[in-house]
Amino acid sequence: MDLLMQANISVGEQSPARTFAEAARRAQIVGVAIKVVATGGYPNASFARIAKEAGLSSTGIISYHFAGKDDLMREVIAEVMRAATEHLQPRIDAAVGARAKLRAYIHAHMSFLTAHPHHLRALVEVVGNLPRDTPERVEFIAQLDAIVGFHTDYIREGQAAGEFGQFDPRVMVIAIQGAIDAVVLRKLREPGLDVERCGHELADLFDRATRPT
Amino acid sequence: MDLLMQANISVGEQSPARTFAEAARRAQIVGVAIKVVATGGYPNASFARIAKEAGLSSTGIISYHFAGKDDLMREVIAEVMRAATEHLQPRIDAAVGARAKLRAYIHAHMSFLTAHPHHLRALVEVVGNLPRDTPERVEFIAQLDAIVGFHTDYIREGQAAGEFGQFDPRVMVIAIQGAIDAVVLRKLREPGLDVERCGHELADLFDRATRPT
Amino acid sequence: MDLLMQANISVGEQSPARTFAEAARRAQIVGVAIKVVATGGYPNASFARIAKEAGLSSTGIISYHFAGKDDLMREVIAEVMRAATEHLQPRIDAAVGARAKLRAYIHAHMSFLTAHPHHLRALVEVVGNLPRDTPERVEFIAQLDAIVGFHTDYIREGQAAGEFGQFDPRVMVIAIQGAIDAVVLRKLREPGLDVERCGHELADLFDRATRPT
Amino acid sequence: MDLLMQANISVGEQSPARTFAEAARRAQIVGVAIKVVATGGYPNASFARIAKEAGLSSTGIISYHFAGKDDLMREVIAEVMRAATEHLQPRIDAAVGARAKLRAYIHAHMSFLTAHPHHLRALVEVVGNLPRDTPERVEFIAQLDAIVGFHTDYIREGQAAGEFGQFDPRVMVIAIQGAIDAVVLRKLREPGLDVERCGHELADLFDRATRPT
DNA sequence: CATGAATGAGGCTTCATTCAT
DNA sequence: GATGAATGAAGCCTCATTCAT
Repeated sequence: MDLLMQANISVGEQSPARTFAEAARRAQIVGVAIKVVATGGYPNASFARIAKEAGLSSTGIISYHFAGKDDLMREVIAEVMRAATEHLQPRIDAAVGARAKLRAYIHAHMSFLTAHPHHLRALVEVVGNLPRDTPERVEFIAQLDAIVGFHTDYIREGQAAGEFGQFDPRVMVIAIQGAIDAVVLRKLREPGLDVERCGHELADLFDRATRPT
Repeated sequence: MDLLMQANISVGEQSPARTFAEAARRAQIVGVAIKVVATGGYPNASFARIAKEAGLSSTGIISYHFAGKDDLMREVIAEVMRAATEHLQPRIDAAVGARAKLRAYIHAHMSFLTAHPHHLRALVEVVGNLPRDTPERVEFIAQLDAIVGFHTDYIREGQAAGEFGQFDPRVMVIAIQGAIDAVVLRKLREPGLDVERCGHELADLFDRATRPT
Repeated sequence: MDLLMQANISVGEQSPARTFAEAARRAQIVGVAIKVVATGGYPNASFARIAKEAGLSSTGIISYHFAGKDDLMREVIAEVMRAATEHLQPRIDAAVGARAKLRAYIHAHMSFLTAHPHHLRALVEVVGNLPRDTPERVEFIAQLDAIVGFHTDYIREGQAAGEFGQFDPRVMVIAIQGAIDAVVLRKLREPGLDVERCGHELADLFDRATRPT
Repeated sequence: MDLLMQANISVGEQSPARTFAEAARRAQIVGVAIKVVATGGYPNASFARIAKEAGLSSTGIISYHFAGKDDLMREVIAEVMRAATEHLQPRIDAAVGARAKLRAYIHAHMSFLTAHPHHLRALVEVVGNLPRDTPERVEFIAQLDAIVGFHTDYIREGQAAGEFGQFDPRVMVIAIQGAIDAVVLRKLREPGLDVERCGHELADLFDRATRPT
């Protein structure tokens, strides 16, 4: 079971073959971009700011490595997705049973938030500010929906198996993801927030909410 | 009981005395700004776009009526807050008991979303993109936290009265608000979403999650 | 008979209503652009250069008055066309008979070159560097061809009337226009060139070349 | 008799000794540059575009082989001149008498246009966009004028011999070259143009125009 | 020889804001 | 009070060029 990969997430085409040095530069720029977007917001994430934060002498070098701002932001999304999958996958796989997997899903998000404090926030920023009416946006939204759909199916199976009660799986997924995102946002402006405790509380919360009657 | 007003929400200074015509112009511009921000995203909400959408011939008039973009966005927040309070307050007041009030809170948000499709989305956009490290932002964040605090207290009272089970009220509030915001965002890109049904589902969801053991 | 207007030359849509001041600014900028393009070549005709030459403080003002570089260059073409028509038309109309009109056509171009030294050169530059594969270019080329076609018909009539000998009117028109353009280019880098004498020579030249056998 | 070489055409310094491989590279790049300039116009003929068209992986290699863009464009001119001389010379030499040579000159240009569709267009583009006020430009213009002067002398001899009528040889040369260039430009945007027929028409045209009275 | 990463200047455009009218 | 022309900064991007590898 692969929450993200099975939902067929792949942002953009496969990266063409690159030298090691170029890949490193790209990764560096993407990393800085994630940080800048997460902490400064999408509108303030200009090439100039990213270059300064990365210690680059000009914005030209970013344009040299990326086809444009869209391309860079696509890579930001891809990197977050990649890191999220890498982090979430084994933790969810290790859990046995639908209920345990649901708890693991929430806990994994919380530990991911601790491990990569900027990633999820950057994702929300970038996705929320994708230029409208572009094929990229449409495609990406479809992919996000695919995740929701995958998650929905997985809950529905749990319902069929009697592990979960009766409720609309789709709204449940939206609520779970919304609650997680809310913790992400709050953590940003309240660094002292104990995300692990939040994870336990959320896990308990949705455990009760999904319990069979 | 006033969810927002008692949290001492007041954005910016008190409005100075204005003529009726000026107040009308400001209200018109604020209204258009809400729509533009909600549909086009914060980064695209330039004065030029707002002026065009409002049928104004130049951006100068916006600068004339507002001290700056910050001022306009502060007014956007204030207007959304005002409208939200006006909508939510009577509905919550009409409910009897903590559990009923929680359900009413969720349902009221959903009906508010239907009544003012752009307001909540605009709020999320503006708040998420407020310029960092400004006194306005700090103040506003404090006010939002006051809402959470108010809501937390109110749930805590419900717990003391035995209406709710044992859980961290703060995380519960975050989760509720996050779930509501998630529906707001989803409604934006999926206009056919039945928010009323979502409201019922969410109300049931959090009803189960808060039930005494 | 109207060499240009009857060929249905109209570049872009009708200009929308403008204030007097704006029209003056636009005319000023177009005039400077013509001069800069003519003397510096199209690639060097940047907004910065035009602004400096016009005594404007920034390039922003050009973008304020014109939708973009394409728009400005369209106006350059339109202005040259307008001035050329205004200059050529009465001189050609005043001539009686096909042979006299042909001479008048050539002479009128030469005196236009003296009256507006930059116009024709700017036209050649702009037309030669129009971005490829755009509807504007296609449309404009079609219009230029319409002029050639109009001119061709007019020579053909002269042939039918026995005023001209037998030759391909189309190639003749191309040759006449090419010879005129060559004088235009040469005048640019050889300011002392006596264009009036060139006009007489060209008129005699094509008079002999078109004479009935 | 050498129309071009006797006019002392030599663009830039003598080429320093080069290896065979380097000469081949330079020739390849110059060839691609001619094509790019001819089809895309001078302003679009960036190193990046030339490199892409040539299948080179970076623009660095162009800078490596040429001192700069000016140098490359000088080589473009030189190559066109070389090819033109090679094509025109034997054809003009083969003609006997001033009138025949004039016809041959025109015909040779037309067949050159067919043999090397991009060369003449590239020449017009590059020459028209040479950076102003540089010694190279001054020198090159002087060389072009030398061609005109050479041609003028040659016509004057024909006039003295009674083969041509009385007219200003200089304007005649300008007109002939202008007519030829006009066909070059027209061929570019009207690929179906029959240049051979144009050649015959032009030859007849200028034959009549230069006939003794 | 060739590569390709890096640079800094300059391109067009949009932005929020000011100010004379 | 309203207008719209003007400003200067900043946005992204492409350019020719350099240089370490």
